[in-house]
Amino acid sequence: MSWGFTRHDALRRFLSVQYGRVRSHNSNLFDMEPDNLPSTNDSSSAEEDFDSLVLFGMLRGNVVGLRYYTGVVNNNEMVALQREPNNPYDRNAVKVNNVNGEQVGHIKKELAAALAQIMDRNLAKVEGIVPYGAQNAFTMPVNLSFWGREENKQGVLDHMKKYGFKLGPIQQSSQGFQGSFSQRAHSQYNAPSLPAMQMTTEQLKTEFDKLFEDLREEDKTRELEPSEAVETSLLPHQKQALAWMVSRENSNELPPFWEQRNNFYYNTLTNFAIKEKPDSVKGGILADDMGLGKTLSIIALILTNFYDGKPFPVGKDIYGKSSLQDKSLVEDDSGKSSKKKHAMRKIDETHEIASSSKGETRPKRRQKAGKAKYTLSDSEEEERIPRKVKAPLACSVVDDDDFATALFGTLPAVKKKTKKKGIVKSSTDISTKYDTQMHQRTTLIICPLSVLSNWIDQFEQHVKADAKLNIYIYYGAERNKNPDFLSKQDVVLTTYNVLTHDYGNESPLHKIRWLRVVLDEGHIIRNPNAQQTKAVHSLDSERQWVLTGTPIQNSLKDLWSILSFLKLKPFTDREWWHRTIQRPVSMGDQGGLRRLQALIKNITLRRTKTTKVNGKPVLQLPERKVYIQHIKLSPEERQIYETMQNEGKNIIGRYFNEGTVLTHYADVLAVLVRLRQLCCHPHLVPTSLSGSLSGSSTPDELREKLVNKIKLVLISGSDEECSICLDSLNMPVITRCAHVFCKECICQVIYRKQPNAKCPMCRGEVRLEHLLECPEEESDMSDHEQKWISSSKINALMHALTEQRNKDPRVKSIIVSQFTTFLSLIETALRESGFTFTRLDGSMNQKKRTEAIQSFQRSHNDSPTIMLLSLKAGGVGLNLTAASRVYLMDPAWNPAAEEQCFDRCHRLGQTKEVIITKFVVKNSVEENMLKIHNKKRELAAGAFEGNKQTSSEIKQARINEIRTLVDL
DNA sequence: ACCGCCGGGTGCC
DNA sequence: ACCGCCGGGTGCC
Repeated sequence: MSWGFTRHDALRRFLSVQYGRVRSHNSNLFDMEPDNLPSTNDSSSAEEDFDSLVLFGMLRGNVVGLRYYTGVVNNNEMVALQREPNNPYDRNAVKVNNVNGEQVGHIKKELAAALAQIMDRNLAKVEGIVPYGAQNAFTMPVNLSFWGREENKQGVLDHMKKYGFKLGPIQQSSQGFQGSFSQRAHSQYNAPSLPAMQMTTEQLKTEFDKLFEDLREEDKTRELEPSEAVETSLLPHQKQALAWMVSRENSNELPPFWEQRNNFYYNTLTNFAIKEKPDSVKGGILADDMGLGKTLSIIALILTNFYDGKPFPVGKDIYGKSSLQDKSLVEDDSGKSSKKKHAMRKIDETHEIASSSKGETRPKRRQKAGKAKYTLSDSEEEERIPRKVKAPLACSVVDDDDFATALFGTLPAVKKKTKKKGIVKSSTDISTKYDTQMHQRTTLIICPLSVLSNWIDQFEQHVKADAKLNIYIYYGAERNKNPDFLSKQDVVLTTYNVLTHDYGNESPLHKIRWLRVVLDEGHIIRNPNAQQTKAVHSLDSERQWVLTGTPIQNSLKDLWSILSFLKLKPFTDREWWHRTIQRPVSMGDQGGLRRLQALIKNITLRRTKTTKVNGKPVLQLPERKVYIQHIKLSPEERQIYETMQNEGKNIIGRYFNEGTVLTHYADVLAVLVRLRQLCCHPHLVPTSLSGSLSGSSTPDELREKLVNKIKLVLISGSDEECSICLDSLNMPVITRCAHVFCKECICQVIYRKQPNAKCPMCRGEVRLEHLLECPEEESDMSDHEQKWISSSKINALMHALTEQRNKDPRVKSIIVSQFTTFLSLIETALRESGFTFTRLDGSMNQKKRTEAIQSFQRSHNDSPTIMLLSLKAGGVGLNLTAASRVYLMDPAWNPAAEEQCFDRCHRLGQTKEVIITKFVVKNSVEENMLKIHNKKRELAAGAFEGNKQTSSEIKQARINEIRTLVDL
């Protein structure tokens, strides 16, 4: 299999950017004429590698032409330098802009002539601080600092010298956040009494981890009762989230790092001042751990703070009840009250109309009697809720139409609205009033496709029927792209992919000013250059919320995109974020870290599962017990196992002697997988996989063997990491020497080393056209046709299940294995014993998955009591709380994968004690795997971001693992 | 710009 | 005077 031309080209383009980083260190090049200054050939490297830049030196220059521009600066204010190559008077021109992006002037031409080359070729980033900005009518001084890669330093210095500029050390009046030489008079930045110490990577990491701890504050512990329209009663920590979010949305307070001084608003980071009040950040980051109910919190927010601090209207008696009864949650109430009342009345009218016009279109909902309690799901309550999501949710990415149809089928109200012209019409009238006279009403929620149906469910579940919330799912080929229609909804739900697809393409989503935009799994936009991120940043809204469980996933860099989305000035421009926070922090500057902490504290609410509310843990999950059940193989099974084990030991032992374990890693894994499979069931070892790679035959045969190998590697679950990027495999491909890497990683290696690229694992030849991808999972139930027999493990499982059924037939169980064929064998046993079950594995499309999950989670009598689950199926969001028993049929390589799997039922919503049984075959590779688990856990506990294992360490660790596994 | 620079006007005291 | 000096015009890149 090889790739088409377009792929190649795209890749080449990608690589040309990446590869610019590897550049010549030959500084002699700088001795040539200016025009021969070496180019980094990389327009973005200085940006991307911001953290690794060093300070070359500083220089006092002049800004001229002030009188032609409106931008002003203060004393000690930061300014940005920007090349202006198309200036008609001087192609070397360099503009000077203030923090707001307004032009202040130009760099004087002699200096600009020197700078232009350096800036254009990205040899240094030049930053300015104006020491005396005030009251300069024509020119002003500027202190320039030059930052770049170490290897470019001498060249830049020489180049500047040639033009008569000498970069010096730090000048007296200079300002900035360069830690040790920060000489700011402002108290916030007083030099520490002790000499500034560069923090180690580890210290920094620790500080990082602490960032999100201990965010307890007054305003985050206050609780707020949700609007009547919220069906579910909130847990205390959710009421806290609600109070915090409402107060942020209605807040008028200055964003972090802004102060009011005289008649100006003053940014204490950049010293920028402006007359107009900077917009308050009406939103933030809700970074609660998974399972704490971020979705519910947002739904409560939408309903509780719908307009002007007032809740979404419910039923008929809207004005009298909800609006007046609730104390206004708005911060400043001065002088506006009469106007507001007027406004409210209008809303009420519109809602009256809305209610009557839409009443007929809504599906019949549960007739409410009394307050609904948020019992932690399960039986009775579930039973009372007629689930409308009966239609299978087709979320297939390929077939948009299907999905849309399925979704509309799910929400009849929406469907009818789109089809029936009359109803749309009436809602038009209503909404015109809403929009033009008063305010935006629509909340836009953007989420990954995988959780779209979850949002729909949650709205169904948590919104009271007579609240009549309009929800439109903007998804599928038939989606309604009329901005007027969309802005009449209360909630529009869409996915990142749809948003990105629409972007720049007459996107209605980008034409509307939203009341509120919510990003679910907000870390998705962490790459500032991704189209997705740009699409999100170009949305227009009053209030912005980011939901994420992992606010800083890899590093501080990831935060910028979120801050920019939150419209946090001046960070919307990446330069100011870099200069004031990111670089200082990564350089170990304490002040920078303090500022970062202050910032996070201001905009983030984060609770973990262990956070306490009023002295009690935020989540009181029932207990979880893990048992290991040892299995003794039957004599027949043992005999087959021993035979395979001896064979395997011979093979692997030979590799050890030859020192070629890693060269034959795929073969080693094959042996191990077969042993593991034999622990489960003898039929799992497919005869087709028994051939070895040596003595390769026809190309077709070779190809097939390789494909089998990559399948094996993937199925084995062992090689989850690519040994080039040391991250989890992304689009895995296999080389001819049978090693598996991310497609991107190995392609980079091939391009870099061409034409003689070698495999990073075994130094064998690798060629692009030899790479093979793993073909789509064909349902190869290879040896499934054999006559069915049980196995020791299956017997043990069935024994446990039957015993459980006798005790309590309603208890539900999850049966987990990494081998889908094993799950199929178990199916037969389950059928024989009359168990009802459903199944979830990687080969199922979204529609089938949703179907399986929903039928299992239901508590009807005919709902299956068992879920067969393949270990890696389903993302972290998978919720299987209906089960309280987990049977792990075979140990995973990575203990974290097991944990994650257990958490699918041991999470918010679980009311029963969870009992987990791990089946482990005595005297087998499985027992040895448990030993490795402990080592891996230790490793994970001590692993810091900075000191990831090197690839050679990983190799050695793998060799050691193999030794342990096969007792060699 | 309360500068520098340009270039025209001007030229004993 | 192929100078100096004066004072008006002028002024980013």
